[in-house]
Amino acid sequence: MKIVSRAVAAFAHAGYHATPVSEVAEAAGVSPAYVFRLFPGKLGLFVATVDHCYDQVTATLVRGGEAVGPAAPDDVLAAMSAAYVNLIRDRNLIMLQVHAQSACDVPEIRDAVRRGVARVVRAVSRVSGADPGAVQRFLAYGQLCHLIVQADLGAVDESWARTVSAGISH
Amino acid sequence: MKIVSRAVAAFAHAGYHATPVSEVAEAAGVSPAYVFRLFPGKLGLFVATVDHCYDQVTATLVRGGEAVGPAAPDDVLAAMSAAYVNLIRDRNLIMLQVHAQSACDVPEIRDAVRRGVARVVRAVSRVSGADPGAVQRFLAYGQLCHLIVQADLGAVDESWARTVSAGISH
DNA sequence: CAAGTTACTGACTGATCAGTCACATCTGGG
DNA sequence: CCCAGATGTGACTGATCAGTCAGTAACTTG
Repeated sequence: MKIVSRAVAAFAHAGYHATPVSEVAEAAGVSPAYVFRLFPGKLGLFVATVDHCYDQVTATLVRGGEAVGPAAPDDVLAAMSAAYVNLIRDRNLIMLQVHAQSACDVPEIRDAVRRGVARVVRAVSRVSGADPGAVQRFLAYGQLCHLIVQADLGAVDESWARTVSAGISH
Repeated sequence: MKIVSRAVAAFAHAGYHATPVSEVAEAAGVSPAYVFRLFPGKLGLFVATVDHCYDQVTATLVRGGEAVGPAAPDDVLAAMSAAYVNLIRDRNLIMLQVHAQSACDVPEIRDAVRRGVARVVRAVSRVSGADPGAVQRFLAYGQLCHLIVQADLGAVDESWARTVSAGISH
């Protein structure tokens, strides 16, 4: 659905609560009324968008991991990390995850986030063959990427910011 | 300020955009009009709340780290981690950080987040004496805590969820 | 007690936004 | 050509919310 893929970028800016449906509609080149005709409501649209986002994230990770061919788990994880860090350039997929996580007080959104994280964890485990501890570490540094992108720490030239983003940003 | 400390809990539920000032006012036991009299606007109130939140977080970490007395950096970091994980029980301080991070498209909020993270990073480095890489790892696992709290993964009894929260939640 | 100052509020306004609905305008099949 | 379904929209409504303002109550100080 074209609307959903445009919605990723639209919601990525300000998140669920702060993005009017009219903005998503404009980004998709249709009227707000039509969006409500295709989706049961703003919430349904957002959930579909989040699902789509995690699809793309999972696909990106799998592609990155499989690119190194059969290799030691740590090497595959490293390749997947590099693929994820590359998403920082785009920003949209990372920002949407962040906003979805922050809107988890809405049960439907929380469930979408759980589904998405579950898919990511399973894909990373399966493709890398790494043990749970290594997968957890992978996820932790992934979440650190989110902070770096949100606060745009790559643009901060101070010692503390370099500590946070060492080896990740720029 | 009493209003600010009550605002932490109020904003922690649904975040900046989804929490009306009237809700904060009610939590503080005053009228919405009075909140606008004391603060330049909703944004000013939120920024003050975020600053207060990072004050508390930093203080919690420092207290946790100093409790072990002079010790090896890794041991101090472990104590600080334990102190941070304890915040999960409260939820409010962690959720507010998350919501502040997600509202970073508002420049004033982004600046408040940067100030807060800077204070945390400096405090952790100073009290633990750990090298930047270890501090970065500390922060990464801290961010992982955020995901666990947001999506309430402690309540999910599935393999992927245990991978994410191993050694942190439950 | 008078006068000033601080603490606080009810009642409003203007803007924004989710969601609806009646109404177009295409499209292909018989 | 006619009709049925799909694709789409403009114009509305009702609710919510940030922010204002005029005014009241409660202290403080001389």
